[in-house]
Amino acid sequence: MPRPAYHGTGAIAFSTKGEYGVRLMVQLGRHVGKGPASLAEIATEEDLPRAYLEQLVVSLREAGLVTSTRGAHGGYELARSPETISMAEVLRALEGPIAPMMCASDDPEHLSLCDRSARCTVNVLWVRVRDAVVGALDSMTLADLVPPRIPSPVQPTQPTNLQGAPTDP
Amino acid sequence: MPRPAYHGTGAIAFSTKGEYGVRLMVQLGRHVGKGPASLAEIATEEDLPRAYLEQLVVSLREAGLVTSTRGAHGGYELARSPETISMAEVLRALEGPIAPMMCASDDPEHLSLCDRSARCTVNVLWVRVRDAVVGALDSMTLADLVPPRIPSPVQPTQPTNLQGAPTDP
DNA sequence: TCATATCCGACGAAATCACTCGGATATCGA
DNA sequence: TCGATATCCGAGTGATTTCGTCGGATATGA
Repeated sequence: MPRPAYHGTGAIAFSTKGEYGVRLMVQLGRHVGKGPASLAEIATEEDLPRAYLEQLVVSLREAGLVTSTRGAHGGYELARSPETISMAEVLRALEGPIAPMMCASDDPEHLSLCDRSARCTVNVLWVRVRDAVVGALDSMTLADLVPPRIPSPVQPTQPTNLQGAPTDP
Repeated sequence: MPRPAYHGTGAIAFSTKGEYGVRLMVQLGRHVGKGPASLAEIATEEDLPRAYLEQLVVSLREAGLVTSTRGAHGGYELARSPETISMAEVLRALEGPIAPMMCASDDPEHLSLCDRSARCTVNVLWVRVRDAVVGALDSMTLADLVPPRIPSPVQPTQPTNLQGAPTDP
C-alpha cells in the first residue's frame, strides 16, 4: 500500500521534508551516545523511504546540525546536544526561511517587497504570523521532542524493551 | 510580463488564494457603506486577475463572510462589520483548516492521527505551531488591515473624491 | 576484499497551483 | 424590452513542485 501521498491539508502546511526531517532528528536524538546511526536503521524505525531521507539529511548536514561518518558502521550523529538545537533551526534547514509571504521572510536574503508596499496594509498580518511561528519554534528544542531517557531510579532489570515504553496506550 | 508566478518561498507559505483573498477582503473593507463593489473594480485596484478572484470569492461567500448582489451595479459586500471579522476566519475560508500537519488540524473533521500516534513525540511541536498561528490570526480583525478612514478633522468640503485619496502616487 | 555506508546527480510520475475560458443567469437603467 | 453589467458555475490547461526512485562513485571497518 502506498504512502498517503500528499498531506498538504490546509493552510500553513509543512511538506514531508519538514515532517520526515524532524522525525529523523528525533531519532538521532534518541541515539545520542551510541555512535552514528545509519539511515537504514532510521528508515526502518520510522517507516520512511531510506533513499528520500538521504536527500533530506543533506540539508541538515549543510546547516551544521548533523555530522556524518562514512563507511561501514557509519551514519549520522547530532552535531550538538539536543538542548541546544532549536526547532526553528531544524525547520529552516529543511524547508527554507520561515515566510508566510515573500514580503515577510525571516531571511533578509529572500525578502522581497512588492511594488505596492507603500499602499500595502496587509504586510503587518504576515509579519505577525511569522513572528508567532518563529516564537513557537524558537521556544522548543530537540530535547523537548526526544522521549526522556529513563533516569533509572529503579535498577533496570530488563534493559530490553527500552525505548518502546508504552506508558499510556 | 506575467506575474512572478509561484511565491512559495519557504516554510509556512500561504498560497495566492490566501494572499489575494485577504487583499480582496481589505478592498471590501474600504468600500463599506458605498454599496457593493464589483470584482472588476477590485481587480483593477489591486492589479489581480479578475477571473481568478471570481473563484476565490466563492469560498468567502460560502463561509458567510461576504454577500453578493447579482446584475448590473452588483458586486460584493462584507456580511458583517470589519471589526467582527477575524483574520483566522478569512484564512480558514480561503485556505482550509489551519494545520501544519494532518495530526494537528484545527478542524476535527480533517484531523487524522497517524498510526504511530502512540510512539509519536513530535505532535506537540505541530500543535504549538498551530496554536501560535491561530492566536496571531485571531488577534487581528479585518478592521486592523483597512486603512483608517480619515476622521475628517477638517470639514469635508468635497464629499467627492473620498477614498481615492492618491496621497502618494 | 567484501559488505556497509555516505555521497551525488539525474530522472519521473503525480499532484497542485494559478490561472483562463465559455457560457448561463440575474438585475438595473434607458 | 433591450442591452450592458454583474455574479454564478464548471471545465480545462500549462507550468511548477512535490515526493520520491535509481544508479553509481567513494570511503571505511571487519
